[in-house]
Amino acid sequence: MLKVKNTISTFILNKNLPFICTMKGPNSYYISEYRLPINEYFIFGLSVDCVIFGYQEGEIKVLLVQRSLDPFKGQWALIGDLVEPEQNLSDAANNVLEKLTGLKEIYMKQFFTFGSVDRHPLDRVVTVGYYSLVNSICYNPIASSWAKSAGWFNIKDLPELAFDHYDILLKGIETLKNEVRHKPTGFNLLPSKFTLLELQLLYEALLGYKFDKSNFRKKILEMKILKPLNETKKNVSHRPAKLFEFDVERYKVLEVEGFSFQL
Amino acid sequence: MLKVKNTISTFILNKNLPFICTMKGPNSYYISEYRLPINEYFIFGLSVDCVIFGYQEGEIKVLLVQRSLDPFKGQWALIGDLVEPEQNLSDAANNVLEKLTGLKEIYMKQFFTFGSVDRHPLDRVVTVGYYSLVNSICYNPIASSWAKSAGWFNIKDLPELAFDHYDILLKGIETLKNEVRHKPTGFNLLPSKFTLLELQLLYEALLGYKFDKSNFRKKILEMKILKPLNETKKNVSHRPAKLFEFDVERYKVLEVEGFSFQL
DNA sequence: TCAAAAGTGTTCCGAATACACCCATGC
DNA sequence: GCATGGGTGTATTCGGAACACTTTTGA
Repeated sequence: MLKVKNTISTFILNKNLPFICTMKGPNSYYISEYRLPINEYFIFGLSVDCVIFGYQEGEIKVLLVQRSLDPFKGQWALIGDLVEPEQNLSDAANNVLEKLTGLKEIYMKQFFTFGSVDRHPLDRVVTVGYYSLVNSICYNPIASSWAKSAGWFNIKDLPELAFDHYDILLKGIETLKNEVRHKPTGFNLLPSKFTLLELQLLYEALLGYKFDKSNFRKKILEMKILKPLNETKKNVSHRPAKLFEFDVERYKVLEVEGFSFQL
Repeated sequence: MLKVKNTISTFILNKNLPFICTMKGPNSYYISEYRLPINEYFIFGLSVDCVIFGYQEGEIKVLLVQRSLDPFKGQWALIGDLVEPEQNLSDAANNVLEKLTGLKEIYMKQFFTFGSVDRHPLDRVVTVGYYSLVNSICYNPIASSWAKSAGWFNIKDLPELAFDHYDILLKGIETLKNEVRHKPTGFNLLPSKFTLLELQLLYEALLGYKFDKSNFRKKILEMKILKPLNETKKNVSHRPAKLFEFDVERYKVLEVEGFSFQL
């Protein structure tokens, strides 16, 4: 008799009894070595999928990959991967991002878990959706073994996507739009030094409406969460704009004091 | 040779080769009948946990159960259950709620998925957190086979909880507080007919600060999402208050027109 | 000198705040 | 009558919207 310990169950293999394992029973999460017909055994696949947002030329973009394997071979999809047995969900998501882009320590947020029985054509796979915000200017996609190619797509002009990735993407966009109005996380889409107009244009792209220049400046500067730098934009054919940095420390202090970001 | 189809993998049992299954390989989600050492095989447990919110005597309460089984036997915990192989996540959550309370078609919201490797002492169990808002006045807890007893606890005075349920609960409360300011879902905690003061007191309990009576009324009535009824409170030793109902249809229309609830 | 964007100032309006006051009911 | 909560009115303040204007740079 051969005993196998895995992460949720204990299996016993035996020539006579095909399968005995701990599993969910009628009265308990765990019944020790409950015998069951082999075809009643079930497991789930667990994966993470990442919506990677970027900002280029005034447009919000998302990074997609072309699948190199079935199912949906050749189609565009979000990048994702199965979660390892000893891996936390956020680590799995970070790994996916790093493998594809080479970027570490990027802002990431879990936004929803998708688990429809039929969302995967082959099996039951539950996937946890994360989105990340990258300053895509300093990013060079790495040819991954999973995918033929990767590319940035304007969120207003998306190709057909594999699985239920379109739904995942929509939910991610919705959550991002909501988050960005109440938390200063949208800044992650800009380079660390930016001008006020750049910030304004970013927010206009994110939220889908225009701000008055004067009022936007007034409001954001009054928050005192931007650190003015002694630098300006170079080589522009007009008055060069001052550069600013997001002041994380200051924001943390203000947050504790009860300040809440709002745009 | 015995072939077993389950939800994510195909297993082949064989006297010589202990285990062959499809699983994640270096280049793909799915490699057919990839041979691997038996102890490298892994699966996850997937569950849902429900934070059931109620409102009684001006306090926000949460429904907890006392575990009747190990691990954490005897300790208070959120109510939850493993997800069935052919069951959607939201259905699993609704079933859990119905089994415990007998209530159907209750407002529910998925708020976060908890998947730390060590969150469960026995195995790897990933759990999807849902919260529901019930009008607890018309609720009578059903003795469940899982739990010795159930009880409502003020969210400001919680017992020690099993697993990471305290973290789950905190995240649920945080998400609820945030949601309730931007969507009129908090109404689900009240009976269908309520007075303006009852609504105000609910919001004060939810958000943790006071409103000015006059201003609160003005604001909520100007939204035109409450339907005034030709009824009043009975048997009160003061001027009886008018009863109102939340006007779902009206809200839907306003929402499409761009109205956004804000308190 | 002109184009283009940076950056400032000012008026106007509506919404939020604070607070005062009257109303209906049971005891 | 009076305690209690229901319900209304109003003056003041504050922040946002709209818009006009000046400044600084490169070409």
